[in-house]
Amino acid sequence: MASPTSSMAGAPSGLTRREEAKERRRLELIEATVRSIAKRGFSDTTLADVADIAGLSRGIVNFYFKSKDALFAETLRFLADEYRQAWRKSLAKAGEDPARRLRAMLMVNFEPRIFSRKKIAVWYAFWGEAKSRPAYLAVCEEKDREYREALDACVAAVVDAGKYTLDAMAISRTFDAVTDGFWLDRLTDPHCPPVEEFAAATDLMLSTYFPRHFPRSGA
Amino acid sequence: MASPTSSMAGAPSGLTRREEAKERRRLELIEATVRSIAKRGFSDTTLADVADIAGLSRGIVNFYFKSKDALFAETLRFLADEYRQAWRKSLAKAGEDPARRLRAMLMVNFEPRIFSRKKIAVWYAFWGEAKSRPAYLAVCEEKDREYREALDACVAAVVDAGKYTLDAMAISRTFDAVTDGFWLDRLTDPHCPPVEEFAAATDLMLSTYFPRHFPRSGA
Amino acid sequence: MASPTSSMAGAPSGLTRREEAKERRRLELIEATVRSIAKRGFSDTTLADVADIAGLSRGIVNFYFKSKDALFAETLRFLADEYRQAWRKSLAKAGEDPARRLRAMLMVNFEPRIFSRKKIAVWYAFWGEAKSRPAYLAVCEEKDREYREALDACVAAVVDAGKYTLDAMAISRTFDAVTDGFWLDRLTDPHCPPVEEFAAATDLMLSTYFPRHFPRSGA
Amino acid sequence: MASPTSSMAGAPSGLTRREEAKERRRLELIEATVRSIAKRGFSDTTLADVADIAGLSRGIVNFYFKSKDALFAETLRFLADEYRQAWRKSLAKAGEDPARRLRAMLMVNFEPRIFSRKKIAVWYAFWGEAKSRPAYLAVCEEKDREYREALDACVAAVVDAGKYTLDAMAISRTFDAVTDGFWLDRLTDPHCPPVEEFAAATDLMLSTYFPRHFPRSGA
DNA sequence: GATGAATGAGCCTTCATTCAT
DNA sequence: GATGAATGAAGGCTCATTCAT
Repeated sequence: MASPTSSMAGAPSGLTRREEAKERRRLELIEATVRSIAKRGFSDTTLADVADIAGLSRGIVNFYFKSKDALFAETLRFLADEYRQAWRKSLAKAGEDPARRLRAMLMVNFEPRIFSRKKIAVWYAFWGEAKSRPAYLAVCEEKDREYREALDACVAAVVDAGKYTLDAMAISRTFDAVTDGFWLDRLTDPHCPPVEEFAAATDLMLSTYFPRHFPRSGA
Repeated sequence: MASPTSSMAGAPSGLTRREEAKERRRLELIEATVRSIAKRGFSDTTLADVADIAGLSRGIVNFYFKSKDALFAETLRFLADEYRQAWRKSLAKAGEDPARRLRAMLMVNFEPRIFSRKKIAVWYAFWGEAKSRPAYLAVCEEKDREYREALDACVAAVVDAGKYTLDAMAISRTFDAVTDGFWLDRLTDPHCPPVEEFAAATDLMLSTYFPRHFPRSGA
Repeated sequence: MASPTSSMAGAPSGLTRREEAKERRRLELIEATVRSIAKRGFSDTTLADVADIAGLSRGIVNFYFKSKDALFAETLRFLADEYRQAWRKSLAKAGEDPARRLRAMLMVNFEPRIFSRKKIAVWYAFWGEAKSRPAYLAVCEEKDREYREALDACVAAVVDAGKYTLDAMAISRTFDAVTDGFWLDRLTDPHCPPVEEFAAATDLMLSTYFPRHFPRSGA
Repeated sequence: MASPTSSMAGAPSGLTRREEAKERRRLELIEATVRSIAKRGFSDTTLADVADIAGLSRGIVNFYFKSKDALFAETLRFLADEYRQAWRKSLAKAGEDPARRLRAMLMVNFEPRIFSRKKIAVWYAFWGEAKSRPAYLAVCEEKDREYREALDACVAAVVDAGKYTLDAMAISRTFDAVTDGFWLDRLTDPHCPPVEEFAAATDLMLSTYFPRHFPRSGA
């Protein structure tokens, strides 16, 4: 899970320590929620499960969250934030080279913290419910939109730089779809190969679409 | 929904008419289940909803299905059957040409009966729950496996025929992932483009991986 | 409790019998609610209590009433209806004589079905909660208003007939208050005298205010 | 609310200041309880509400009172004490004249501190619950009994003094009932007239029962 | 075959009470 | 003294399932 943003190192003790403890508890409960959804599924996750996994008492969730639905919404938002931070960081590390930036945007989806069966299970659980719950849908859409916009820009940059005569938008949509599909493999395929194969398939795809920017590793 | 495949055309009369009526009712209830899951989501679908949508009485589902879970499992199987029939038929129509067969396997995912928001919602609802329900998982896996095996064969045939020096398995995996990802777009993207764009992106992908077998339409 | 208004004597059997049974159950539950409130008070009455008293299962109330609050509201309305019917009937029986009509309006409050400790307890329970529950308040107000209007008319008729130089409205308000106060005695006074004394005090009050119309019994 | 009767004016300092502070807090909480019951009703009043209204922390009530029930019981006792003090003081001011004393006993019920909608709401809230809670019932009964005994004496004194041939007890009961009924009007009647009309109706009642001791104001 | 009344298990939520700080 | 985090019991409500009609 993301580091709990250690709030204000040198803050005055009294209140802050309590607030820190409270924030830590909230994260514990969100973490327990992720675990429970991954284990029992969305509709079989009860607040009692969450409390048990967190090792706390039954009434605890309604003390920290307004309702079960609020807990779920915040759990989803936590995952969305984590995802956004991951690709932003990855992008920053890639520097200015268009090809490296594009690859960074795709490969982030295979980082251990992201490409975890547990978390993917939660994502799919929410996608399954999102259609009927506007609050979830909004978070999912926002996460997708932001990522897609950044991905669009990266693809366009490579297309421009390489003077490829290709529809950048169509390619961006395709790349985005591939990563979502790989997540689904990871979730449902019992013979799912190790992460390296997904990365290799992604590299193959890049070198197929943009051979001058991504020379074939084997060649 | 798929036509109710009037079970057993030339069966002995007496009982059969009853059995046919029974089968029709079952399909009505499965249809209602699809509608309800698409509308309210998996965890908010009650048997009362299903009965209401089907215009039948409350206790009816437990009369035709052993339990709620059995109804859901059969609904899932219905969708899986429909999907399998669709790609088999599409493959049959494509004849013997490897390129046409491969394209047929991909394009079936955009047929109206398959690429329907309602049904995709149900697929994702089940994927979201599958991890914790072996019965669902088994059906999903079987559907995926059969399709993947057929797709693998098609990709391999094209690779062979074209003497491409490419990893056929990786490509098949990638193609499969793309279609799943496009389904997710269809489900969650509010600005989702018309189906033609997905087909076009697929054609672009084919012509990029296998330029000699799928010449660029614009060229 | 009021007779269950045997719905439509010669109605076609089928549905009506079910509806009758349903109506009977509703009345049983309202009756049980009255008993429970009288026994344990308003805030200690649970749906489990009501179900137990009715000798039915725990989930029954939410099958017949939308919510606990709805059950309480309908219980209150039942009492209000019963009260209205009682004084209207009493008034009808009194004929045209103003004095008899006025006495009828007051004495109805001491009829066994009305002056029952159980029911008075329920009235006071609702009055105690009414201020914060508009739905209850509305019913209480309506019941009071209707009765008061009828009582006002009766007092005014006697004042007119007797050419008393008295403020009819003030007297009506006073008479109404006395009966409410007697109800409270009945509820809270452990040494509460038998109902005849309340009736006697009421007769004394009538003969004091309107000596020519209500000659002293003892004189 | 009644002034907090600064307990023990000339008590030894040390501990006493603490005790005074403690007593003040208790009164603040009782005051907050009255407000909350008047606002939300008996069954919707939580200790959190009381603490919020008092502007104190959540756990405070169980610090000053043994339990929620104890807080309620002491609140009720506070009101009962206030009421007793009011009529005793009123009686003392009335001197020796029987008629003045009787009128004082009745009119005290319309003093602003007593005839307050907020406090009447609380009285009725407790009456509504009293039947099932012996602790409340005891306080209510005691308050009623004391008042009634004093009222009985006053009525008897006037009857004696005036040689009226009337049943003093019946009249006393009637008078007591009227004031309770007027309280209920005050609580529930949305078109409730100003307090003067209640006082006027009471005066009319007195002059009707005891014309020689309470000559008609208009005459 | 079909209905819908009835059941009861299970869940979310509230809240009085306790207790470490 | 005072706070508010934490607990756990209990109640309202939903809903899958059963069964008499």
